[in-house]
Formats: sequence, C-alpha cells, structure tokens
Amino acid sequence: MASPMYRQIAEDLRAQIESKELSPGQQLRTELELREHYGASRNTVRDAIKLLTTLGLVETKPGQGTFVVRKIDPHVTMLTTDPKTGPGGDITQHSGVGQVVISSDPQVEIQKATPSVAEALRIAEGSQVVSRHQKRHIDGTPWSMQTTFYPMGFVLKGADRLIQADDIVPGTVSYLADTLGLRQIGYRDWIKVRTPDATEANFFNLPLDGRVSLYEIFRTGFDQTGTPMRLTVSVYPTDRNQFIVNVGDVPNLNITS
Amino acid sequence: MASPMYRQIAEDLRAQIESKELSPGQQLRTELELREHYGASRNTVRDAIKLLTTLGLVETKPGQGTFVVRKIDPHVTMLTTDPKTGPGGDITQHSGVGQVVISSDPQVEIQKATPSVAEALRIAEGSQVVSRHQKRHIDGTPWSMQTTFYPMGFVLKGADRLIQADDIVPGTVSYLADTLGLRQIGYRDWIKVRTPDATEANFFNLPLDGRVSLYEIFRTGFDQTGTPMRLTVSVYPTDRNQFIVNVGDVPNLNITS
DNA sequence: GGGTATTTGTCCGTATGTATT
DNA sequence: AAATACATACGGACAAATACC
Repeated sequence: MASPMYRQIAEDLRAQIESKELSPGQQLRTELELREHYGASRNTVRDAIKLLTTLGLVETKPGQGTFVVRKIDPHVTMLTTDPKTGPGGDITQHSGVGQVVISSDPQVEIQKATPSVAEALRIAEGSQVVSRHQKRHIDGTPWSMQTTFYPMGFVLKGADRLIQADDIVPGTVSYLADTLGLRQIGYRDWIKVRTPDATEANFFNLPLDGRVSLYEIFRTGFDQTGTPMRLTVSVYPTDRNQFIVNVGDVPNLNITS
Repeated sequence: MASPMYRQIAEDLRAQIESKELSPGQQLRTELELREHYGASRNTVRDAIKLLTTLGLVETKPGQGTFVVRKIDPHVTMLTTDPKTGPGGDITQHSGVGQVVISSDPQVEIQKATPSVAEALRIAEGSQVVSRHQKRHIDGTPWSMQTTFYPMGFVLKGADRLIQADDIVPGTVSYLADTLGLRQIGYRDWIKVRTPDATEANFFNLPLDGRVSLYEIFRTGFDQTGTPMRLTVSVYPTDRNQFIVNVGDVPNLNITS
C-alpha cells in the first residue's frame, strides 16, 4: 500500500524544495548524511535523487554534491511578425533588457534534400539545396541553433550570396526580393518538441539523458505565388525558451515577470 | 577513456532500435538474457534500460517485459485563427481523418485570481473569477486539459451562462459579444514547456517521473478597447501534440506525414 | 604541482516484492 | 497455483571528479 521508500524520500525532499526550505542553488545533504537521516541504504537515497533529477528539481555534481536547480530566466521569442518587412524568414531572437545576443557566422553547405526538406520546399528528394546553419548565444549561454534551406536554383539564377559564409544584411528576405523578385508573403511555423541528439546536448550543455527536451520549429516561407521559398529549422532548449504568438489586434506587451 | 558499461549497452540497444532491427512495439530480451549477453550484472543492464527509458525509446511493463515504444501519431492544433469569428478563445482541437474528439462538460468554479491570472486579466489579485475547466480526449486517449478564466464582473453584468456547467454554443466569444457587447479583436498565445504535476500525469497516463513534458499555452483574449477579457490556460503532452502558426498568406496544408 | 579528503558515479551480488501471464 | 519479468532495497567495493591544503 505504502509507496516505495525512495519515492517517500523524494517526496520529502521535493516538499522541502517547493516550500523554499531548500532554496535554489543550495546544496542538499550528502548521500551519506541522507542515508543516515532516512535510515535507508545509499542506493535507495540515490534512487530518490535520481527521480528528483529527472523531474528537473535537483542536479548532481561529482565531487561537489547535489544542488537545487536554479531556474533559468527564460528567453521569449515572438513567432508572429510582419512577413514582408520583418525577419520572418530566419527566426530572430529578441533580446530583453541587458541581454547580449551573439550569432555565429553562418556555416554554408550544399546538400541533397532529405525527404522532409524536399517535402517542405516541394522539390524532388535528393535535389540540391543550400543549407545555412547558425548558432546563437545569449549572455554567453548557448540558446538556439537554426538551419535554413534554399533551393539550389536560387543560386544559379543569381542569388550567389546565399553560398557565402557571411551574414546577409539587411536580411535574406529582402535580398531575394531584390535579386530574384521573390517576395515572401507569408510563412507557416510547425512546432514540435523532441529529445536532443548528442550534438545538440553537447552544444546546449544539456544532460545527455534527454530529460531536457527541445522545441523544433519548422518555418516554411512562401512567395507571392504560394510556392515554398525557404525552410528554416530551429531548435531551442525548452528549459530556457518560450514563444509568443499574436493574432489580430493585441496591445503591446510589457514583460513584468 | 571508455564510457561506462551501462552506456555502451544502452548505445548498442539504441542503435538496434534506430536501425529498426528492433521494431516499435517489439519486446526486448529480458534483463536476465541481456545480462548474459553483455556479461554484465543485472543492475548494470537495468541502468542501461533506465537510460533508454528516460530517453523515451523503451518502456518497461512489470511481469511482461521491456518494449520499444510505439510513437504516437501526433495531433496538430492550429494556433492562428480569425479572432473575431473563429474559436479564438478556447483553443479547439482540429481532428484529422477519422479522429473522434470528445470534450467533457465544463467544470465551473468561482475562484480567487492567482497572481498570474490577475496579471493576465489586469485585475486585482484575489478578486473573483469564473473558471471553466474542460478535458478533451481524442480516439479515447486523453489529449488536453484547459481552463478559461473570466472576470466575475461579466456574470454580474448579465453573462450568467458563464457559471452554468454546459457548453456555450455557438461559443463564448459570440455569447459575450451578444450579451455584453464585448468583441474579441485579438489574442496572444504564450507558449511554455514544463513537467507535469501528479494530477496531470495521472490524467494523461504519463509516467510520474516527468520524462514526458507538457506544453502550457496561455491565451489572453482582448476586447475592442484592448482590455484582456479572458485567459485560457491549456496543457498538452508534448509526446502527442504539435502546433501550427500561420502568418501572412499561407497556402492550404495537406497533411501527408 | 601533489596529496588527501570528500562526494558522486559505476558495478557487483543478493534477496524479496509485485504485476502479469 | 506456478512461472516469469520487472521493481525495490540492501550492502560492499572501487573509480572519477572536485576542492582544499
């Protein structure tokens, strides 16, 4: 009837954390101390801590101890912008007060379209695409990775800056409009959540057991004929990112919390 | 140098799963068999399986065995609709082919505004609000929970159907327009991801160790004066839900995958 | 830099409980 | 009722990471 001991221990510690009896950043008692305190074996105490770890309440540091996690101040990204003038293609992060956003130079590759890229751009699977990949940091913390795919035909028709490893200012949307007459009149964002792979866990400094997941947002941009002209795939760790969607008339937001 | 044994075992099994050598739904060898196969102790094999479990690749069933998880066919919800005519207030699920959506009768309560509700509705903390709560199933599977908050003043001014535990057809948006002259001209969705609490894990049949997280979407609706008129908080398990945001002109979507 | 104490990580063996078939 | 398979719990040993002197 009674729940297992490791759960009871975890519940007891959880209550202490929720009630701020143990404050964020504070160190818990060591496994040996908890073992004596609860009259359990060290492995049972470790099971309790393991549970709290996957719940995202504590984190363990070898050689140091177990600590209550400090919640990361989340970064909020607006998904709805004017598709014709605003960023609208790549998803840009909007920095809050005193936040410093740093984007890496794009890493440009010519690739064959994977099935999902081909479907989004409505081109043949295996045909060539330009891939532009960027990483973004905020205040020194890795925040997002994004890759934008363009049909290779754009380059052949004259948009050769797409294959240069530099930022395109004032933006690829207006560059493609100027060069090829392609106007982006809208985009669709498809939002999913999944566990990170090893590369992503490494870049974002996430635990490799997948307990912190990622938003994966597929943004397909459409030109004036309704044809897909670009696909941007962005990933953001869910522990430090939130999103806003505005529909219709919405008053300005003053972020207080 | 070498990674720990339980990781190597997990990696070996993971590779078999990714390569479809072990297909979704298929049973893995038992812990005892794996123990002999890898020449490790049962506890070490269990550590490997535990890792795969938090990665969401396998699930264990006492008395039966360990199985490769079957990926759930995700349900896609459109977040951008016409705020004046469409649902726009409550978030409605759009059913795919042959999917049966069932919404429970709303559970109506009068509550005091929590700080976050008060802030969203721009009313005083602790003032009274009407809370309408609904649960939704698709094809018999629990899919989402949502609670909408209205200022209690709406009821006093005549919108007394808000406190009846029935569906308001054709929708609360048009009901409030007819009754109080409040027209919703826009809304803002704020999208977060967090771990479920015990109640939510129970309703959605999620493991209580928090490895499946929830979208939590705060939708604030605004009337013609730019004043918040409603707050809808919805939660959706991330393992079975995705979202779409359309901006500008976007061609119709035919869902193929 | 080295050495030592502390703390968590890995791995083992064993016993017993619980859920399912 | 019996067999099977995972879940819980204990105790012990050594490794690895970190901090401190």
